[in-house]
Amino acid sequence: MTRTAVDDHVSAAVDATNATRIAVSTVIFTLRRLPGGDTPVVALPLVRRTRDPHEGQWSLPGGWLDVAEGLDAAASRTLAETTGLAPSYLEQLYAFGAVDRSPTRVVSIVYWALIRPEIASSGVGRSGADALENVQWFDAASLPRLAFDHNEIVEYALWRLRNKVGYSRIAHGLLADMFTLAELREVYESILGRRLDPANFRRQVENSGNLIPTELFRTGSHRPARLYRYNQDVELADRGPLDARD
Amino acid sequence: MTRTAVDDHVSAAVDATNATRIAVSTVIFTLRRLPGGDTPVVALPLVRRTRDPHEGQWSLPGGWLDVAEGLDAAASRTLAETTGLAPSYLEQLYAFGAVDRSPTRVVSIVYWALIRPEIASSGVGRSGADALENVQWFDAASLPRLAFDHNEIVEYALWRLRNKVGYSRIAHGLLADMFTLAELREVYESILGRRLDPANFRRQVENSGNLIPTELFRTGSHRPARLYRYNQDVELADRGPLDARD
DNA sequence: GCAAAAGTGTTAAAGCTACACCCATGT
DNA sequence: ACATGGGTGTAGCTTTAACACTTTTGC
Repeated sequence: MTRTAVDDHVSAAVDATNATRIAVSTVIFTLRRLPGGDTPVVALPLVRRTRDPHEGQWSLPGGWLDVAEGLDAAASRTLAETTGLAPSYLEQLYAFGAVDRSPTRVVSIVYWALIRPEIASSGVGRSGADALENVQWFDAASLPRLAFDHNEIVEYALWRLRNKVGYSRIAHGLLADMFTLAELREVYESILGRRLDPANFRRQVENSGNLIPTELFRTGSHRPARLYRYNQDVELADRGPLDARD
Repeated sequence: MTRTAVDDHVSAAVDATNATRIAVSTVIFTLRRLPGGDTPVVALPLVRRTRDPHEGQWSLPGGWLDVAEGLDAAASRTLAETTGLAPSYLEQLYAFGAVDRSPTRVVSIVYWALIRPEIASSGVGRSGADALENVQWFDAASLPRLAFDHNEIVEYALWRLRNKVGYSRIAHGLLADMFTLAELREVYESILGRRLDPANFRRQVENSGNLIPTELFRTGSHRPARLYRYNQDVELADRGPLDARD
């Protein structure tokens, strides 16, 4: 219940039936506005390991796969146990199974997830007295040396995030129900790491047919900006035949 | 050694350490020219199951993950044991782990692979007296009902193949070292299931910088066609930070 | 009024698509 | 010679990118 570290290892050997320990971990992304920052940066929560191997080092949140539990369910569960939150988007990333990635043999099924910024900051604090003092948010661009092969895993997850933002609508997973085009553009800019032309961005996203304009406006500074909503008919991310499975 | 079926199940329960049986299977694609066919079609080898569950049904080639074996190595090994061949391309597809996908709990790490056509046809025959009479090639467009969730897995692999042919150079995995532009175009046409304009195709692929023209020509019919070679500097498929790993 | 973000317009460059056309070879 | 695939040219359309410009608010 309070197990927060991934790739936790037990010295007990695997039995004679070739069964293997399976860990399920998740790379959780959100956007965070740094103190003096212009645009938000990609941030992710890490868990400090409380036992060997790699005791004291930061690692991806996760846990062991239960016998009667699907992979997606295991990802959701372990993610909730560490951050106390349900992600707005969750997708399998990759299965890592090199024999030397851990002292004992562990295959890690890694997921990646998105969490909406406002909720993310309140979420970790909210969960209070649990083992959550071992959870901390890091800027994805400047991570410390992580346990196991988790640095490489995060790099791959970032690559996937950046790719996917180009051809799917996952940006929605980092926004509230309604948002301005500037806020949507800011998400893209943070992930891609470069500025986008507001005029061209507006036209591209308007022509994509994913956005539904509302009659509401975001006020408070300068000219009010129209609020948009995502068209729910369209899938969040294109995973092909896998979209409604497992 | 002669184990050719994937998702083979033993009734022995998993031990108390939460370890799980891991199967590694591969969707192997090649192109095959049907008797009266204009363009080749995508074909894949399946293995007939020799025991329960799903005895007699066709299934993906694979086997159990060995304790001291990486995932990629397990895919290569089980693939070789069934088809007797080394693939020209091999990439992890997805990890399937729904609890009800098999009578006993099995997590399958599924790979997909490409094999060059000439070798593929000679290969299966070559391996002779092994258990290979239980291997048969099928047209990917008209598969029978397969064991477990293997129909869905093949669908997903096909989707990935069709996507990837658009933004990477995996078509090379289905061709010999040297090839004409018509042969390369035929690969694309087979995978995408539609004809491509020869003129436009030529310009696109020439401008991509992936092809190196040779001074050799394929003769034997009509005007000789120049042979091309792939530029080895460029990676076969773009898997990001994972390209040289695991 | 002025600054700044929202939103519209315009134009040049690049890419894609369709299709006409010439070239070189086997039969 | 002629059929056929190899290879080139080109015109029209769509998409992308850069940037000028107008609109509407807060201060």
